[in-house]
Amino acid sequence: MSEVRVRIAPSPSGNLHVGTARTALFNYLFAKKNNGKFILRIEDTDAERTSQAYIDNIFDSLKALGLNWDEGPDVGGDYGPYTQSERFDIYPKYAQILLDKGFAYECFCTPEELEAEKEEATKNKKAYVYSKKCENLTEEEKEKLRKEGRKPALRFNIAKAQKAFHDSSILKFDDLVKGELHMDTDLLGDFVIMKSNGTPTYNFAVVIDDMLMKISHVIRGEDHISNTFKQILIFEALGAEVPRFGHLGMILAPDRSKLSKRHGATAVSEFVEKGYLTEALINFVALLGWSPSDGQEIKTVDEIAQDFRIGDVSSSNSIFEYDKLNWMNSHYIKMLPIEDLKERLKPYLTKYDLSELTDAQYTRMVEVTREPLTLLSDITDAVPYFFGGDKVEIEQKAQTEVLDTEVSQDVLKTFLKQAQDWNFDEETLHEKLEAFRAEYKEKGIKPKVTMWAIRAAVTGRTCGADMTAILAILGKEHSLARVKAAIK
RNA sequence: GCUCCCAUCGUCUAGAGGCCUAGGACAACACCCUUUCACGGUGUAGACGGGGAUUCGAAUUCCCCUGGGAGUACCA
Repeated sequence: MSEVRVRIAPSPSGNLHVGTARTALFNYLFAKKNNGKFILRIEDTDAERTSQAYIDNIFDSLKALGLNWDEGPDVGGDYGPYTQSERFDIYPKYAQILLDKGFAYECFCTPEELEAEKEEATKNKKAYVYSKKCENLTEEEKEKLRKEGRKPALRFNIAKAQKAFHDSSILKFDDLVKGELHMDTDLLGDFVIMKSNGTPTYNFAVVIDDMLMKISHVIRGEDHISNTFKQILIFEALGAEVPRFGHLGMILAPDRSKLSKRHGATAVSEFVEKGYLTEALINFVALLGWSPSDGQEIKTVDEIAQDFRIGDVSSSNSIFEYDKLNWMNSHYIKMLPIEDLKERLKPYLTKYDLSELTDAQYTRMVEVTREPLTLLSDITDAVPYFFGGDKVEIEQKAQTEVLDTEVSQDVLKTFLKQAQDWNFDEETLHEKLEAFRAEYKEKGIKPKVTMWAIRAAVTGRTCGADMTAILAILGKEHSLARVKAAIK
């Protein structure tokens, strides 16, 4: 086999979708595993829907996921340009070749005529196939139409290509993930390869680019299967080597419909904004259709690449469920090096004045609050009581259920008295608090009730991080001021 | 409508004729740990869509049905 060259070819008509990210991942993994090249190509032939912001988003998202490309619009390569709109001058050349070889013909049909054909087909419950009305127009007829001001589109002659390279109308190919796939090309219909405005259609541009960029394997979603048959025929008509194809099942929403806005986030960047780690996202998405041979699901992209075989990928659709992604995200949050986590959490702490804490205090705060986080953004509501000095906002529940009780008041008074003499380092606090709880336990007060009183007074809440650590981070002065304020 | 693809616990999956009284992960539930919430630990429950066929033997092969998904553009 010659060099493995795969590509991801997103259309910048939206932010990078998780589905596209997964396709990109599988291409990347395949390239890695086979010492090949991973190429990024931007398919922006539809100027209407394209925007620079989307292009930037695609670049940024792919990079954030760690899916770095070897050739692409920004890094260049030997087969550029890698943006289709910059390649418009090369498509007509190949269209002309097909025209000369008789594999394409000019079509002067108007949208209205085409529409009528379609309606007729629907009425007769037949599959719509272009009538080939324009296949055999004479030069005079074409000239006449041209004089009327009609601009022709170019259609690919399916039957002619099929007959030239295959025995029957059935076209087959061996799919990398699904095995043999087949299609009766008589049902395909002569499709447009060059629009009347002179720009190529998707199916044509893709083939020309894949051919010129020497793409060896095309790995994409199964929504492209019917395109593949058309594309194979174009490759053959051009006398080009046909790449191998592999079609992945789709990612579906929990209701089994296409994953869309109404299901929540769809773009990688939206997941990131919500507080998902790209490491977790990419790991999760890898498990949609692929599973590790050693059963170890938490893996980096490079580790997955070692174990990856395209033939092992599941050919069925899979549903994008948040449960596992959330679990994985919290797992990654727990595993992240503390310095790294401290940085990544900062965007979600902007409502607080971080300068109130020393770096050591901030570190400790993150250490003791990271456990229950599912999303990075969960940190926002997990830490308000570390800020504000002597003052803390008391939640309703903490007031009525804890602070208003007699036991709590008693605990707080005793605590205030005793703690005056304590050193507020964690080690001391740990010992003293243990003794303190024991003291109350003797009186029949459960340890957790004792701690609840202190927690409610100091944090204004009924639950939160380890109490010893909180007191140490806050320091004696702030802690006791809060306790004092809670005593009636 | 037509064409194509797919089908194991709720979800992601392991399983390539006997190793399967179907394994794992997430979620659920129970218990344990515990200064709260969590984390963690230990368990429980939970699936081969249906019907035929082949075979000594089928989750695994074949056919039909059903269900789901996709395509059907001068969009990509």
